[in-house]
Amino acid sequence: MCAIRVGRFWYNPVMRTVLESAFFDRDPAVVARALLGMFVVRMVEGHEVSLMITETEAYAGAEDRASHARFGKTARTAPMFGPPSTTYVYFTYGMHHMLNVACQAEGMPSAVLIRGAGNIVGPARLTKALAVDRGLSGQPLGKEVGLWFEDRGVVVAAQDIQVTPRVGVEYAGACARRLWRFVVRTASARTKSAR
DNA sequence: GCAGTGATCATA
DNA sequence: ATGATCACTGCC
Repeated sequence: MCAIRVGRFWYNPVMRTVLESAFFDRDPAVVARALLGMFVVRMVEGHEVSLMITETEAYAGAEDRASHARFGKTARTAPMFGPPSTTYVYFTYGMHHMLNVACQAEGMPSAVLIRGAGNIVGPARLTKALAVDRGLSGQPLGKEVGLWFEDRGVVVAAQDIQVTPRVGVEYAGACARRLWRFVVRTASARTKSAR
C-alpha cells in the first residue's frame, strides 16, 4: 500500500471521492472548514492538476457586510445565489481572478473562497496556476468544465487549523472580525498575518 | 511602501 | 456617463 505525502499529511491515492453538491449545501463556514485537506482538481492543457486545499474563507449573504452578495443579486454575483457547487469566479484589481464555490440551497447566497492549495499561497496565484477565469463562473463543478473537488482521505485535525478573520475586508465593520478564514498549519504554507 | 489594472456598481 | 472601490500581487 503506497501512501503519498503532502507536506505533513499522508493520503491513499486509491481513494478519490468527488465532492457532490450535497457537500456544498451547508453553511459556508462549515464548508470552508471541511474543504481543508480536500483536493481541487483542474484539467489544464490535457493534464489533471490536483492540489490539497490549505486556505479558505467563508462568505455569507446580505447580513454579511463583507460578502459580494450584500447588495443583492447582480450579473456578477448571480452564481452566489445559484445551487450549491456552482462556481463563482470574479475579476478584480484589473488583473486577478478569484475562485469561489457557492454554498447552500439555490436562492441562499453564500460561497467559499479558495485562497491556497498545494504550495500555492494566495487566491490570485491559485487561479493563475489552475488557469481559472470568469469563463467558469456560474458553471456547476464537474468533469464537464474540468474543475472539481475530491476527498482523498486526508484528515486535518482541529489543532492543525489556524482560524482568523478574513483578509482584506476591513470595510465590513463588525463582520470583518468574524473568524471565517481557515488555514492549514504547515511548514511550507506559512501565511502572512491578516492585514 | 505602493503602482498597476479594468470590471463593477452606486450615483446621476 | 462618471468615479470610487476593490475578498490582490509584485516590485520598490
